[in-house]
Amino acid sequence: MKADQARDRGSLRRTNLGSVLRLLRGGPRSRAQIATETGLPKPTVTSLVGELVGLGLLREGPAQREGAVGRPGTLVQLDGRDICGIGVEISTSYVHVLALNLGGEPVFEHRTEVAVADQDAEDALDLTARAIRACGAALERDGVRPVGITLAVPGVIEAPAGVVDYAPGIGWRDVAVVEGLRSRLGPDTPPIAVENDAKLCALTEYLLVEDPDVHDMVCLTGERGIAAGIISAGRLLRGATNFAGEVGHMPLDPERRPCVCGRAGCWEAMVGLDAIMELAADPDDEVRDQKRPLEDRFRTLHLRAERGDERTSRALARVADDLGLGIALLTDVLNPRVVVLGGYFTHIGDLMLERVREVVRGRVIAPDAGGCQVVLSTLGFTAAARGGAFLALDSVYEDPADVA
Amino acid sequence: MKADQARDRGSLRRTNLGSVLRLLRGGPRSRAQIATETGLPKPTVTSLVGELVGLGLLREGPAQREGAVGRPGTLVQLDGRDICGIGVEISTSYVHVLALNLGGEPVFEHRTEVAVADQDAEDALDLTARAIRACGAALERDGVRPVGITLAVPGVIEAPAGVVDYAPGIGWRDVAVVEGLRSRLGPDTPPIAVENDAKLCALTEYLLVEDPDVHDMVCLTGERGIAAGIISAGRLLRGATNFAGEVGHMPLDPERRPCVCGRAGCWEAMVGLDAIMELAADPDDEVRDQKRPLEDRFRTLHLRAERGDERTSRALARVADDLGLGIALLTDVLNPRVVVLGGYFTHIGDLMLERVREVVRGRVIAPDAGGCQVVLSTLGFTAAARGGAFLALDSVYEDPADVA
DNA sequence: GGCTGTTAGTTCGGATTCTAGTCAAACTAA
DNA sequence: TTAGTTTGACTAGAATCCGAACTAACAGCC
Repeated sequence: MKADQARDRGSLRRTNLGSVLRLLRGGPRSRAQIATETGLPKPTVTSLVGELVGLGLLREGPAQREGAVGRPGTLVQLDGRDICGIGVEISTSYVHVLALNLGGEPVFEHRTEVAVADQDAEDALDLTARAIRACGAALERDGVRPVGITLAVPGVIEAPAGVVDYAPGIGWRDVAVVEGLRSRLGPDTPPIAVENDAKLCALTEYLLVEDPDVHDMVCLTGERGIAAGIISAGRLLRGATNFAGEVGHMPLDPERRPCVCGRAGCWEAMVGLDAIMELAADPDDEVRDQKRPLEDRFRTLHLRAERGDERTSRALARVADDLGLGIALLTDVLNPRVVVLGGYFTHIGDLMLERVREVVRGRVIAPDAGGCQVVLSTLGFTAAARGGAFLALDSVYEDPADVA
Repeated sequence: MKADQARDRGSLRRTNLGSVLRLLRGGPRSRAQIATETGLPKPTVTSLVGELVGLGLLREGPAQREGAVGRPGTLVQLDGRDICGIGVEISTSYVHVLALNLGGEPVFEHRTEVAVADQDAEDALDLTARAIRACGAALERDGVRPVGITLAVPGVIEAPAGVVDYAPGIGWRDVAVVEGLRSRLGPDTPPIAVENDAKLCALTEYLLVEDPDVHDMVCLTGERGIAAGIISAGRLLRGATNFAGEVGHMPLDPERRPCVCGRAGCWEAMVGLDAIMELAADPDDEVRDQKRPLEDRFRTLHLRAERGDERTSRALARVADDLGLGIALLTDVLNPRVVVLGGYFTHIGDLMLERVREVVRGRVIAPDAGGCQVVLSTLGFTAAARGGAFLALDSVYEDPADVA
């Protein structure tokens, strides 16, 4: 049978420190507001806030002045200017380094355009290490201390081991990323982790969604491969061995064309980047020129569809149908509140969204699709790196007292 | 952004009381063992155990005697003989009432054979209420106090509202079960809840699995409909509106025959009870005689397959393929450690298991199916009622001090 | 200006709970 | 019998939360 860990006394304080800190991610508020929102008594809040201010994680802001009667409260807000998390996204065409301070504001950002797939994994790690070192130097100059680094990689990750099992988009197989970076960056480097890019996008989407009642989400990142980051009951769903969300090869239709994995009917063979391109244009068409930037190619496609080009419209409709089918399936299984479309869908999804929603409504067994809403991501290409930075900062939110 | 609830002081004690209690579900142990396993100091354990003994939830057992040096410990074990949870499964052909005491031992069990679908929902509730009253009377005679009642219903449940939205197997639609039972049973009845039978089966399977490292499971209950109970990271996955696990109508193959829901390609139209029966036998065959008990019909089928009957073997192979396909899909999404086949699969699954495993191994994208094992349930038809009783007992494990 | 009412935040003491140290008890092995 | 080991209880102490009372800082009104 199952048992869970007992809690010692210190963990109570840690939990409450973290609660206050996490609450303030949603914006500044007064001690009294914190007390009502957390349910903690005011003296406790005073004590917690005092400790967090002492740790340099919070600072007092201006007095709250809203014309209300009574003494105005002094706002307390996240400080953490001298603490940050680093997220590094290794994508097919770029390496993106992003450092966020505790308040979620970027304190460093740099994007290196590079065709990662064209080089050796070792070379890519060299490049990544250089980018991280540059970031570290800039942060040190500004007096900001990184508390962790998380890499976002589009592929199957063994997160506990720090190994990328298989990332076809960048041509990696069995790459010990964490070990490789640690040896390059030296022993003084903060903790390094790797995670699937879709999972990190999901984390970002979840943390930034406004509606406080959303705790179940599915975030799809569509490039050549399709992957999902799943948030369930406010937690990132990882599964037994961190493979959860590998939805690209879900068998949806045995009659369809074969997938790169050798099997038939995989979802990503129906809605992945290659599928939509092949449906929409002939091989020699400019939109299928892999040397052109992806955004430009989709801009062309978008234009064609708006002008009423029939082949483009048919292609979009077909992909929308298949996308809706897979989303309906995921909704049957997971019953999310929101499904977010990221990846290439952000470029062209506006033309498919209505149809996708229609399919989902019609296909999910729960009435009204279980209240599920399909939306487009608004985060752009920074989502994965941002999620990495958030994850790196997580240790601070888990145990604020530990930063010292 | 997201915030979670802060913890007050009392919750620490409650948590630790619950920890000790849950730990002891795994069998008796001495205070010193509890201390090492929970990480709590020995005096704390003494205090916690003392309180739990005072509450009548634990009792001291015999001295531990294992030939080791040193003073032998006195074993402490779950008592809770005078406390129980009641689980009631409302199935197509019976109403099963099961009361389990804290240690998980049955203290009352009664099964009423009845074709629930043939009567009005109100009549079924009358019958259920009578069964519960009989159970309550027997418990009162034995001096056992029920702390909660959970109904297991095969259908789509709005658990928070206590309403069964749709349960085709028993012909229910929009039945306010909790309200209906509470009004019939009177105000002195312990808290009543409803939950999907597959979810409750999953709970039972999870609590009874021996391997302490299994925290991600999918449990399939297959009758005419197919549903899944999903355990992820040790928690029952419910989704945003409690519809998670409604896998019966996942679209798997648009070419297949239509489902009762009107759509094509639903999983349960491929592997549900009707599907296997139609594949295996002609309409006038004895195995398709709905008046015969299900077990007998499957015994016949089993016999035929063993004797090498080709049609039966082909049917089993076909269903095994489709079952494997859906399980592979769920494994891609959820990456469970174990998939448990319940429902009718317990009768005939032994003949399909090897083939199912083969399909899953071949179809899941994660290497070695992400370590996922497909097994048959060994719990028989009591799983759902047992899960209900466990869920009813959960309040005790959550807050042991509250039983008084 | 001064009074009143209202809300914010702090101080203080008490209650609860965990925790470190100590010790008697109960047993095995030599 | 003696030495050694482990268990479980007792006590004192520390950390934390929490309720009540208190001060502080305003707005509105006379």
